[in-house]
Amino acid sequence: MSPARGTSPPRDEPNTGKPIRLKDVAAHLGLSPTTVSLVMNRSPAAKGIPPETQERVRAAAEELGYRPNFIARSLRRQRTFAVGVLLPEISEGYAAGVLGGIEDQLLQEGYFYLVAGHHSKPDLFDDYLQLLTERSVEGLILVNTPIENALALPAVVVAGHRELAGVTNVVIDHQSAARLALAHLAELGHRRIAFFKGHAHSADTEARWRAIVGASADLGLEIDPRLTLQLSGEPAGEEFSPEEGYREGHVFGRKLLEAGAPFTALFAFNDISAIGAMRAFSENGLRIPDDVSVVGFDDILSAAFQNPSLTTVRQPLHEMGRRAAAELLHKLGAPGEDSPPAITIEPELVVRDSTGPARGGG
Amino acid sequence: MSPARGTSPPRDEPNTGKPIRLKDVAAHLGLSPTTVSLVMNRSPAAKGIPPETQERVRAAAEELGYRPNFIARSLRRQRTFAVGVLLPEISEGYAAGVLGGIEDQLLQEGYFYLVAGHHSKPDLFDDYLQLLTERSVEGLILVNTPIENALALPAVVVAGHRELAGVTNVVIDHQSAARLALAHLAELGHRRIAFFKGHAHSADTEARWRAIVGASADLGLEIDPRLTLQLSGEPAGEEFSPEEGYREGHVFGRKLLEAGAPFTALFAFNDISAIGAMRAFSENGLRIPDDVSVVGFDDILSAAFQNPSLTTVRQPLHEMGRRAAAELLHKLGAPGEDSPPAITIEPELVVRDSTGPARGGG
DNA sequence: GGGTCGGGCTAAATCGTTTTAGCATGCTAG
DNA sequence: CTAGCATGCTAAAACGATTTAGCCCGACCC
Repeated sequence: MSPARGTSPPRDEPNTGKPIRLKDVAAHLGLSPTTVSLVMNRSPAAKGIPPETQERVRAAAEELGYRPNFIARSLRRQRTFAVGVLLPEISEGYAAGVLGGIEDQLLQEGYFYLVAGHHSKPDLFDDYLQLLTERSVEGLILVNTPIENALALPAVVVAGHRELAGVTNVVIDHQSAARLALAHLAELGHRRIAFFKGHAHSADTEARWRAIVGASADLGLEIDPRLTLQLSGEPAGEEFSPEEGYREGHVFGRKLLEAGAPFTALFAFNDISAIGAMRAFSENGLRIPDDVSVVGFDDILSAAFQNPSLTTVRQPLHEMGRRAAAELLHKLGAPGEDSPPAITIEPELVVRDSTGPARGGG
Repeated sequence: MSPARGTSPPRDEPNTGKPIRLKDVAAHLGLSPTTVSLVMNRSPAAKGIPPETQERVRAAAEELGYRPNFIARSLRRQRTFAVGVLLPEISEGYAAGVLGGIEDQLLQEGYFYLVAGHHSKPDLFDDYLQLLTERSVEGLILVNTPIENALALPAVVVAGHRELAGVTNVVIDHQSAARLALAHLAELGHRRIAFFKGHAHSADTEARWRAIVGASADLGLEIDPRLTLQLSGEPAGEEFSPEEGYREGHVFGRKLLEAGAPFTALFAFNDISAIGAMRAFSENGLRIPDDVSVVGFDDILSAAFQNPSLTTVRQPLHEMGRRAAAELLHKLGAPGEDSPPAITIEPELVVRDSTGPARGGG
């Protein structure tokens, strides 16, 4: 006949029909809602309430299985502890990787997030921005989402293109990426290296190419224009499907062979095009890495499963997401304080079997 | 001097400092909040309000950029138009694929969703369930999340193991999958087919194997126990990393070759193990598909990029997510009405280059 | 001319919290 | 004896909507 061990609930105490309200707990104790609220929130104003009452309140809350209603609380406090995430397509590898990091960080800090995938349709950007704002998210993370207008909320951008006042960009350190890949190849004795450049409209293309030019100079490598081909695919499946990127890598791999200029290595713009090129090389009787070494970019899952497995520059997507979320939470915690315009992330070289000593040289 | 064209907003009308409340619109019009609310919601009770007033209200709302506060509305209506999604890890391919479908469907219907990745730690299941419930989600979708206790909310499970009262399982039609793969191989003349079975603890293993046995019988194929190996990896990266699955496929591919029983085809448990096995076969001088045909399962991104590209049974993840979400919304719309215990999804055979006519026969 | 009806609206309660302002009560100090 | 002050609480006003139950007024009926 103890109060909580009634007849209906089959397992533990909670989940007994309708949820318990603050008011219920108060009534149960013969106290006012105010008191219960004060105690439950460990409000500083609760210092006037004697410890034994506090204990009584907490015990009752526990016993009744009281769970504060987040909605009511949000309304009153004007805080939702939720952020919005805008990305092209959640099931695509790049966005999913970043989102994983975002999630880890947010959940750890007691936040949740609402996601909307706009499939790269610019008119949906604003619609979803509206919807998220209506739902009172406190901030935004944009992944691979080029936005025009200034944003009404604190925001962090991952793989963003433009520079927007007040928003922080999380970007990969292209300098470092180029240096890692080229130093690795140079060390293996490669001097004649072919390159795939990214699509002209992609922001990464520009920065990465500058970094490659810089790193080449530092390492005493010359870049042969006949060996640099510009892809038309996007780095992260923004406009083109992976299949198309692969096909393009395949075609461009063949083009390289036909270009007439000898080369012993290829630094592709991404893994997909690298894999396509590897296929073209194999089909033409070249062996990897004996005849040609290939370096990719991204480290997608497939990279490890190729034959030979692909050496590549890994974008630490998870960490990028994590950092983006951390920075956003920081902004939320310290409004007004101006935040860094960019956070650069160090890439990592993953050496596998597609790179080896340059043919005939060292 | 028109009212909405003030000085500060640089672009359009909205976004002018503090958001507009219902009350503001009412005051602006000299009407009561009730009237405005009735009109804005096209409530049946608004029939008593003359069209011209309605028009006036809507015009004012538009002009002032009024956006109803979702939180307040949720509190009052006891509806959040949000569902919770529980999954092991959002960045993993299977879950991300399903989530893509879930999202499409939910956004289309005006819902949002909150995701939590529990990394397969059972103690987190309940924590996150609590958190989601506290946030007043209206229903749940569990992806690859084995749950013990009954759930307090309407739920749909994708790739779920147990049968739970009242929850709908979205499952792949294993019968159909086995028939597609085996009929394809049989048609190519294969009679001696090797199999990878899944991990013993996985629910899919059991059902799929039964389906394979059935389909084999129907097609007059005999199953040689020496050619069926049981993997220890999970189907969807639940406990083991893809790298381990790949490695295991590699090892088991070798084992098959050593088993001494001849075979001309392999039907693997998933793409990862199929890819590992393909590698083992190549390393042993076997050519695919000339000497051995290989069929995978799932159609992960890598499948298309293999050399040769992998024939596989595609799990339509996106559609599974979509159906799961649709079913959940249906449950929400028609409470009480009992719902199907299972929704079976038809798989699709994707024929690529890893399967061809059986060696020496047809 | 009083009652009824319907058209066009509104007052007020409500959802479940948080938070500000203050009310009793009893003790102490002057 | 009373002002002052802790101590331990509470009443009531938010937060921004939705919704129930009417109110007021003019027209119509008999």
